[in-house]
Amino acid sequence: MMQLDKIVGYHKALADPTRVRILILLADGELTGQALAEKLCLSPATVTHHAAKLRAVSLINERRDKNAIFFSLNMYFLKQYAGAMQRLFDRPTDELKENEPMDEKNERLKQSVLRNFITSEGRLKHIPAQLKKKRIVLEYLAEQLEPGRSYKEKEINEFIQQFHPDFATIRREFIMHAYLFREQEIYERNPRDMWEKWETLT
Amino acid sequence: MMQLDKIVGYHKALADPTRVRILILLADGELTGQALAEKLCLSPATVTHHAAKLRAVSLINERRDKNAIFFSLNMYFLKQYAGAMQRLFDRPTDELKENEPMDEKNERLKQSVLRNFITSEGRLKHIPAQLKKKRIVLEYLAEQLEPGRSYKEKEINEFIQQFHPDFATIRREFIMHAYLFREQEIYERNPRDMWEKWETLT
DNA sequence: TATCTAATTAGATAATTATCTAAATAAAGA
DNA sequence: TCTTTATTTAGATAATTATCTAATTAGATA
Repeated sequence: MMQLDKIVGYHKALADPTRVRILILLADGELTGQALAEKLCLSPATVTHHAAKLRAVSLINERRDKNAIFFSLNMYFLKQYAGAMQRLFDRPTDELKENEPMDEKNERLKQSVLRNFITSEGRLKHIPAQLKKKRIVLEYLAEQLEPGRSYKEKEINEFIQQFHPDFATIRREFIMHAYLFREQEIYERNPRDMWEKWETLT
Repeated sequence: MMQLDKIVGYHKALADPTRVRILILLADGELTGQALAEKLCLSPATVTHHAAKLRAVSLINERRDKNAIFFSLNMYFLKQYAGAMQRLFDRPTDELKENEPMDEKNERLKQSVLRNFITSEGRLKHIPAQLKKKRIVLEYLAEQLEPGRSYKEKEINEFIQQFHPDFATIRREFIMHAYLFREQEIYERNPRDMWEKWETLT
């Protein structure tokens, strides 16, 4: 029942008009609790209440300046959640349906791409131009990062250089294709699927 | 307050573990109310209650057969909602922050990209490699599809060929970047925003 | 230290809602 | 028409929760 709670928790956070309005306001830039309370015509206590719920699912960040706290939208998690939802119910009917089972087909493509682009020493020859193949390679590399761990930019560069000298390009590809997430100066591996499949939990 | 209610309503529908479990069960195929009640260890009345909420936001369909009603997942709306959420908060604050107002900057980039990649006859020279530019081009093309209309694959191919001969690649890019949505054999343009901008409603 | 401002916590209230049981419909089949 | 099966409606209850006021904590400044 693990991931179920996560899914429900996220939707609960957005299942209240006041909280959605807070996110809408924050989309234009950070605001203090005070400012939010005014704009929403609510007491500061109520804002705190909602902030706690949004924070619990990582939809907002906050920073302190003097004795005011500035809240800001965490776009990253919002997109993660929404993207995960889009994929959640993707079942058999995934890409174009072929005669052959899709999983096998993808698996064979994956193996073939990795054989072609990774040397026997485990280094990357170059990034595939074709998006599907590029994704396979990026995912393969990203899987070798520890999930949940934060990396400094320097560490990410070193990690990538194990595979290829052009760390700048590959780092950018990681970000663009959402295998890596950057917040401030810190990088983190993106969970492959924010809430995984549910075979075990219906 | 129009779209706010819609956003909140959708999230409320998914903000309950029982309802999410119903969707999960339905992802494997349609089920009767009875069958759902059994699998969830709930009374039929409770299933009816939840079905009403899911139906209200179009997340399920139903059909009658004899005196049983079969519920099924409406994947289309689920993806629509999730896709709309992903884009909802895309605002000025997009990529790196600059000194200059973002709207102007984006607008100029957009114009420049379109000038560079679209010929005077309105055809596409090639798809930009850089993600940001690619998005601009894909969005520009997608905007020329009628929102809400369903297209057969053949029609999509013909549409794309107005701009570029390699319809297969571009069609795939459309899907991958969520400008186009595919259900079975039918394609549809993704609404730019299922719930539009909120200028009027904060 | 005393004071000011902003945020949080505690506690109370009112509204919402998930669930049940029991009664009512609806459609099929005897 | 009577019975059976599936769903819905009505009504009740218990849990959750959005909001407020009042009191407290945290940090900054005089």
